[in-house]
Amino acid sequence: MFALVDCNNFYASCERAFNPALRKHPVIVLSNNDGCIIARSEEAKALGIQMGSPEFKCRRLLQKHNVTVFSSNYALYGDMSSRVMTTLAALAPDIEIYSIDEAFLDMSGFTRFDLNDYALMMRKTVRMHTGIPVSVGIAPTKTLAKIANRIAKKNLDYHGVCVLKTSEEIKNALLQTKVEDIWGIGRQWSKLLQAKGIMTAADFADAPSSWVRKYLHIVGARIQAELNGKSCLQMELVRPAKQTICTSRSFGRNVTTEEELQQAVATFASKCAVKLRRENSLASMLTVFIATSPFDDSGHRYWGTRTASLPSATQDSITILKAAQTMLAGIFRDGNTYKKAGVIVSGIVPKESRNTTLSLFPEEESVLHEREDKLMVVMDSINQRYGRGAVRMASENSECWKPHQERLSPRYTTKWCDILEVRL
DNA sequence: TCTGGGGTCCTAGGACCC
DNA sequence: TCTGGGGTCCTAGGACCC
Repeated sequence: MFALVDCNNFYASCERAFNPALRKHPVIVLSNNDGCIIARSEEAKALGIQMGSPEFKCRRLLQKHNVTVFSSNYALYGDMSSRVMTTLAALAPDIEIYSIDEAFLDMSGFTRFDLNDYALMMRKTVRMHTGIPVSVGIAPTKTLAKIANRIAKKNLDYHGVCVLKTSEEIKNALLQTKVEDIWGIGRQWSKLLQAKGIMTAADFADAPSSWVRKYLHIVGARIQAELNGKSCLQMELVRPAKQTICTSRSFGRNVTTEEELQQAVATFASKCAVKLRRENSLASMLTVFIATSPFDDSGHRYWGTRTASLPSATQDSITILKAAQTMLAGIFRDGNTYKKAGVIVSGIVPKESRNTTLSLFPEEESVLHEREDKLMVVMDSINQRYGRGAVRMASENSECWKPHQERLSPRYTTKWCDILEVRL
């Protein structure tokens, strides 16, 4: 048996945990740049505010109903997430952290427990330790656990917990789940399935498997098997190293000069290098892109991108930054109004592989690598001790392009000065 | 005026190898 | 006039997730 524990309206719940006056009150959280709505409390959902819609299009509705609006505060959400996960980890032998607000727990050893009671206890414990409400779904496969979780969340009389164990319970759950609400079935596949008359998860589970295999490929076939109780997706206890790492942002205002873009790209490149080092990985390829607004209908849209191999796999900020700057020069076009840029590192290998990769100039390279490594270790440890950005590359600068964040809440759990501010 | 950011997996097709 | 069989690697594109 698998349990899926999912935080309810996670970002909105984090904001509320430190602001009890907002209980029962509509709350939403915006994406970076205060652009789109990415989290809504139940009250906000009830007002008909749609997930993903641009804030400026709902502004009147938000004002009319006195909705409390927050910029996204990832320092807070990340820290609250790790508190939730730490609590959950103590409640089951194995945990797989699936996303910032979800985790699968291995419940296979719980045969002598009443799973419903246990799930209620988990829910209460997380609430007590963190202030975050969660829902728990338990079933014989991960896909069914997702369905159980959804049912627990939607039906108030379940008290946030749903266990699917018997074949009747499972059948019932599949009948009340629409095909587009199955985990792994997105927009395109829903359309295809509905056109075939497959409307519910029960229909999908019963569909001819050869047809599913042909049109939804191996991924769809796996989902179907999982719905029929055959577990195909196992617990992933160690997170595999990332295969690509991307840092990109939309700009808070229009950016037109190459110099401003250089500062943005430098910032993104060194952020990618930091992420690489955190993963203990090296990247061998680098992509830089710059773009004008995708909503610009004046005919001046531009999407410039370039990918290149690095001379050798690296995690060195300086090497990556220099390469990114050179590539930017190749795609910059004067006269455009840029709204977004980003850096992607790929061709990622574990750092240990450096010792086994043959080099044309092994002595020179190893001296160089040693020097780079030392410098980066020093840089990272200073930043860890004195705060992000205590030392950085001189070309990094976020003044001109930094995103809007006008309604940021305090970093209640991670920043002394913000905590003091709350007290005062 | 204002529209997010970061990932994964799979398939098909082309280029190339012997 | 006839034209095999078995591979690998890489990339682009399409689907999906949070």
